Amino acid sequence: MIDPRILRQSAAEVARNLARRGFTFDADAYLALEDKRKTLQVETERLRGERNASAKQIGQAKARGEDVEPLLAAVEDLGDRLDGCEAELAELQQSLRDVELGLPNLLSDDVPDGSDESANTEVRRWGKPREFEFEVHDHIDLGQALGMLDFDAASRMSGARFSVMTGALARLHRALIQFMLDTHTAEHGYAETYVPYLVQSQALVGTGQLPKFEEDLFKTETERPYYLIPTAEVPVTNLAMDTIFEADELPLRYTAHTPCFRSEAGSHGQDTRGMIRQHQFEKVELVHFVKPADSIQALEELTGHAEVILRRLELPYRVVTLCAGDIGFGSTKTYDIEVWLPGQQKYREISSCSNYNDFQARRMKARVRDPETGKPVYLHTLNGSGVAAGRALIAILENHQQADGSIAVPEALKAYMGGLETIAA
RNA sequence: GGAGAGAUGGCUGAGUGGUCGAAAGCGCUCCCCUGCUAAGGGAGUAUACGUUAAUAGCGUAUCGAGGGUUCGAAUCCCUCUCUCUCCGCCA
Repeated sequence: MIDPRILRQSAAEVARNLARRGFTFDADAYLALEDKRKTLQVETERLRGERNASAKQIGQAKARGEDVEPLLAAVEDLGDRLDGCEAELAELQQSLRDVELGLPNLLSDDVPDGSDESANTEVRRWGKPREFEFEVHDHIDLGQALGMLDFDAASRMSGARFSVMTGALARLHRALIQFMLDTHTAEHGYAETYVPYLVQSQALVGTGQLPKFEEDLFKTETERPYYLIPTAEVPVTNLAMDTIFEADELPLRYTAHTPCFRSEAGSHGQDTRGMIRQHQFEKVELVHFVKPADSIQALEELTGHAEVILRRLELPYRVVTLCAGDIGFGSTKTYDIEVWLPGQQKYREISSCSNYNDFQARRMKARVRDPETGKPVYLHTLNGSGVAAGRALIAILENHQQADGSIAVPEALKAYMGGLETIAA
């Protein structure tokens, strides 16, 4: 959520900033609504003050044994007037909140202009795409030839966008997750967490998936609905919900491995083949809670932590800054890490690292006590994949494939594979 | 799933219709006293919103959540949520 104070005081600038995303913020309509709210709130609080004062008087008069009838008569219609004002105010405040929850975050100034991914700017590259002296295959052909990747079985029980892995491939998937968790906890200072995979709506409002993007989520049909988490960002970031941290408790870094569930509504026809875009996938997530002044630096560090994983896995990648039209709803600045996929001859997203500044914190009331003033201020949240396990698996298959269709296990993973050097049929 | 108990400020814990945003204790902060240690005295110590130049005042709200009764609710009524205990079931 954008600071309502900023909305009020600088509505035109906010509208200009959000327009870079292609988002239209009707500043005049908002300010008109806000103006009404101000008038009504002042009036409502005045009436309440009046009521409180008279109730006190009546109490005191009664204690003295005086006749309270005249006092009661004087406030006869006060209750009705107050009820009317309160109802109207509640409605207005809900309308304002609806608008506020629907606004994306303000963009950082260094986010490049542009309407789609073609305008993302490359920050750096690591590794060189390998020259193959044989015909390269994509992960689907490779996995199926190994007899370890089965989309048919998956579709029979669950439909499209699911996969079944068996044998060494399933183990490689597990090994990747262990390797990533170990690296982040042992070397990058993250605390490992285990969190719920089903959450209620308020958690998703906190991180920004709701109310706007409900169609992207799976939802249970239980009496009280649960949502399946689309990313560990949701439960992990909500660890800070309704919390006031002391300044010396920050920064906090959390990591979690969870499955992620996405309806992929609106992505029909995209990446329908293979494991790139699934309803269910595994990811190791990185989350930071930092003091407001530290989030810009924290984004660089977090991105670096994800990059370490790809380097150790010997996977060529590049880092891009998402442009204004491609960046996510709640982010003020995002780096995507794109891994080279020989099967597609393209760099494809494998991690997305974002600074949300106070956008999520304000929604979930996550604060830190400012040591100067002693007052709580909204902390800053960041998150990034470190990295998506399914896509890392794809990248390993395609980048480390050998002429005979076997897969060379990267050095970093051998210990997690029981010493296995090669995955072969 | 069955039966019962409970939810109050950072913590413990009082408070069953009015002067209660809330006693007391602990903790914490500041000051005073005290030649180390220890003890004592005093003041302060929630959050949000509104108003405002203001992190100054002032106002409003908040005693699990929501609704109701009332001139007035932490206190009475209803619904819900959560926690704990016992029983049953269970990965």
